[in-house]
Amino acid sequence: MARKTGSHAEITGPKVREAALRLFARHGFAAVSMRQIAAEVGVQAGALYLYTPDKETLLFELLQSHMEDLLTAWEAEQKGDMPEERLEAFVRFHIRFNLDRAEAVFLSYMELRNLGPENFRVIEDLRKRYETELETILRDGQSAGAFAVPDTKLAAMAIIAMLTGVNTWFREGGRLSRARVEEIYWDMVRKSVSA
Amino acid sequence: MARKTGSHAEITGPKVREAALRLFARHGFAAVSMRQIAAEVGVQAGALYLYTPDKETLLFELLQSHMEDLLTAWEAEQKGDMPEERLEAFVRFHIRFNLDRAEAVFLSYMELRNLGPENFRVIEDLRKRYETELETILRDGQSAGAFAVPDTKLAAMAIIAMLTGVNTWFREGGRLSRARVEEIYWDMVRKSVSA
DNA sequence: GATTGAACTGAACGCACGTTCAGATAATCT
DNA sequence: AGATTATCTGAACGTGCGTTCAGTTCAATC
Repeated sequence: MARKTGSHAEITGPKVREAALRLFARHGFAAVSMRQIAAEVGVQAGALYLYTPDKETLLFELLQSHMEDLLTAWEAEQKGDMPEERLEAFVRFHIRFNLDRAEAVFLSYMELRNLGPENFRVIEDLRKRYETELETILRDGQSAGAFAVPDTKLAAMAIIAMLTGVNTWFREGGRLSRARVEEIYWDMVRKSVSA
Repeated sequence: MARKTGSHAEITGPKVREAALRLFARHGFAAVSMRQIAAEVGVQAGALYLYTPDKETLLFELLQSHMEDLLTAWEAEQKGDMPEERLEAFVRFHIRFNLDRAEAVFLSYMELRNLGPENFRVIEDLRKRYETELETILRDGQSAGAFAVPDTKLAAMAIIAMLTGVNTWFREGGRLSRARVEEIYWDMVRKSVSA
């Protein structure tokens, strides 16, 4: 070996992904060069290819691990039994998780088109799984008479779009705290599906 | 002159903008080359510079004219007097207009970061003017006791995000008609701001 | 202290980029 | 018919791209 066994590689690998995530989110996938990423990491461009086979795969892995983190975190969430509790948990979770990972969220909404067809489908499937989580809550609530939504699929899309929109305007230390934002959105969502 | 006075120019100019809009929306600003746009128009790359000083300005003018069309169309809309009527008009208008111009909408949400600071500010101001239109409706409705929104600014952002989200999933000829989609979204929005 | 091999450099590959511009083309005007 | 000029071509400019790879470095191992 060389350079402290499993040391530089275990440091540089994550640094590459962090730099790529930040730069892709800021400037867009196509506008960021491998050389820029390398410079951010403090390494020459060629060295990046020890950590990714190519640029598209680097993007794909960022998106994939983001979506998997999202699903894993949601599964681990305390959810309650009643439809209204479950919906509230989803709303608060989505806002909280997305604000914590604004760059990855931005990426996975904007840069899907830079993936090849197979990679695209993988991310799309993960996204659909997440959307189905919300739709299931809405359908169960509808059956139980707790909600009155004309179309659960559409309502799921509408709610997710509304919640994800927080990322476009929320600024830490601004007029509203995260907790307050969660409250207000939950209020609007609750009413929007109410009977 | 040459080539039928004011003929080719009046044809090629719009064709350039149409091709640029379609390609930018499909592949992203940075990923589309001037040569691709030229090929779509049926002309050499150099000829594009008769119609735009540079690539960024081409993007800027697409975004600017889209936002101005949006504001103009909204001003021309029948709006009613009561807060609830005005809100309904906004919801239906936004969905209808955005579905009709999906590519331009996509562009103006995704490619703002490719503008220089001055151009960016121009588009941001136009967008803010549109958001303020909705916020005014909500504030008036709140004052009149017709709505109960904890924060009109936030509610405006939430509603616009929700409505714009239609563009990500709606497909012509799909399960739901435009009219039905308008109905359902109006139902959700109405309830979400209800007292 | 010699050997090993993971980690990285630095230069190179062919290619495409945005933009410029001298010159060709052809519809209109005199 | 000849002059004019809006429109467009085709080649070129320097630059930067993604990717490859032979060679260098040096901590860990024996």
